[in-house]
Amino acid sequence: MPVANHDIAEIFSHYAALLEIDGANAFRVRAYQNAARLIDGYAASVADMVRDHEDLTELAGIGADLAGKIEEIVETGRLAPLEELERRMPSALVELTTLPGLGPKRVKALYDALEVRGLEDLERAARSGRIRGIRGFGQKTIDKLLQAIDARRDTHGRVLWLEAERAAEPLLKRLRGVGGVSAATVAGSFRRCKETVGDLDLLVACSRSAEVMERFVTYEEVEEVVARGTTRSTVRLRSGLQVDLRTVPAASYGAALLYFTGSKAHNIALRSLAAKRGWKLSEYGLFEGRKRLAGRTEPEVYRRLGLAYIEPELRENAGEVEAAQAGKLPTLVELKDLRGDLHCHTLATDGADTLECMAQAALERGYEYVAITDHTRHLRIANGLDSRALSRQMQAIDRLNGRLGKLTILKSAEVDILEDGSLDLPDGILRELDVVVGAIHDHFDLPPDRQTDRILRALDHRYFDVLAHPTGRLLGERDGYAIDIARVMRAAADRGCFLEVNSQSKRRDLADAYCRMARDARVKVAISTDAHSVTQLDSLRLGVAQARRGWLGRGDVINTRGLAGLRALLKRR
DNA sequence: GCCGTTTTCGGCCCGACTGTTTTCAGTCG
Repeated sequence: MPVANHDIAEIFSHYAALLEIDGANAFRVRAYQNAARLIDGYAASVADMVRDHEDLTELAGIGADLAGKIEEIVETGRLAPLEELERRMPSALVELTTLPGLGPKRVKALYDALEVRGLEDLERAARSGRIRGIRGFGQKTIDKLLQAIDARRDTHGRVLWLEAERAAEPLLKRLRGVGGVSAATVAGSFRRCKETVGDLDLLVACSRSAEVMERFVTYEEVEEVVARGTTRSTVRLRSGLQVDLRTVPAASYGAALLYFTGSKAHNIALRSLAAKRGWKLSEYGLFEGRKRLAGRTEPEVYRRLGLAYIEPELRENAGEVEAAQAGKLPTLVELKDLRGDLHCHTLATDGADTLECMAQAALERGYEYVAITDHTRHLRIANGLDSRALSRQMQAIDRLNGRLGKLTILKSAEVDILEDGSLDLPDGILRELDVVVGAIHDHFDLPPDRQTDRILRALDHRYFDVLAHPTGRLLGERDGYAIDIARVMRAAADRGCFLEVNSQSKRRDLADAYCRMARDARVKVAISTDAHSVTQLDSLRLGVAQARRGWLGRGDVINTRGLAGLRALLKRR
């Protein structure tokens, strides 16, 4: 198993954090951070590139030194300078910098003065009063640190995107009700549709900021007002979620939205671009001296910088700025492009609604088709169907089809991929299905080679169409099973199979970087909900967001095709 | 540590807020 891009990225990222605490040059630190992000999101395997003697310095931000360090990591799995640094600076210090209010400088000061190495050390030192003596630490700072440690115990930082949306909506509604507010929205990683959100960044365009701030800090869910200013405030909600609010005049709204949407790296890239022309870009606008060149809307700012408009989902400084300069941005898939859903369950197994209800709901959403993909017999816990039960469901589908206007219910199943890679139902019945979706539900801990071989054998099956939740990850709960994703992609491309982009909030599986990898490998995806109830059919937008983060366009997604076009792509013609 | 159509050295994004300050460093986004 070669060293994964993610592993290299983690090492660089960790090294950057330790260097920063050590007081290294900030731009040197940034160079490692940039490299980490580049490699983490890079489609091709960097380890393969090293093996093939490709010139890594061709990559933006990778020079001779970093190229050498990448080779070292690929070849040894380690980075000697990091290990050397770790002898002086305990690794656990990095975690301390993730506490709000504690940055690299203060962590270093605590370590130097009191040998504080981790959360427990910090708490002890704070409670004992020893921190008081250190320059720069007053009682208020210490109180906030203790609070932050408590909060850390309660939440584990990030929340799923869907939970963030639930927290944001009532708050936005409240702020929109204030007089003089012309716009209110959530920016930040939420707007970029990342899988999880660390905090909410609200942006309000208004003429009377004081009133907006007052409404904000008096919201009933606010547990604590962390900071309060005239244009910017921060609160912590009872749920533990931190919310930042920034107010701007309407003339700056676009520039502010751009700025607060980030990512930070994207902002830096844009500001550098502005600086090259002698301009200055801030949240107040794009300026030449005192003259405002743009700022009211985002498209205006991009246009003035000579860039095509960049969708929020792409703003990670992962090649989108260069693509926008060259006019080579992809046209991203949109929710309205989707013509149907290829993964959902009914009461027959572990769904909550009947076949009729699910079909009716699909019809109401204007779909041309919906695939009913109940589990198969191996998944006993979900009451998986055997051939006979599935046959009965197929007959029920036959009776329903034709009575539902333009909607066609596709006969399908989420077939278990068994430990040896064979499928859980005999060919006789698989042949009768319109589409075969396959998935792994057990033996998550096979060694990478065996797990990969297991999937490859399933893809080899003559009737296999779509690999559901391809890596099996559950955000915040477990990583995906260990597989060689590049091999899986190559195999899927060879065999005319497709990968699912699972829309469930907790799955978002494929990951964004893997969506992009699929595009490069010329593997098409199905954006599906895996809905276990009628309401979950609406999670399709999360799958779309995920695909957009992975640079996918309409053509990359099989269920943007009409029914005839879809059938033409599947193995049964 | 990276980078270069003014540069191979000297730059590298910009501003708000807090707390502990006698004028500003640290943190955050």
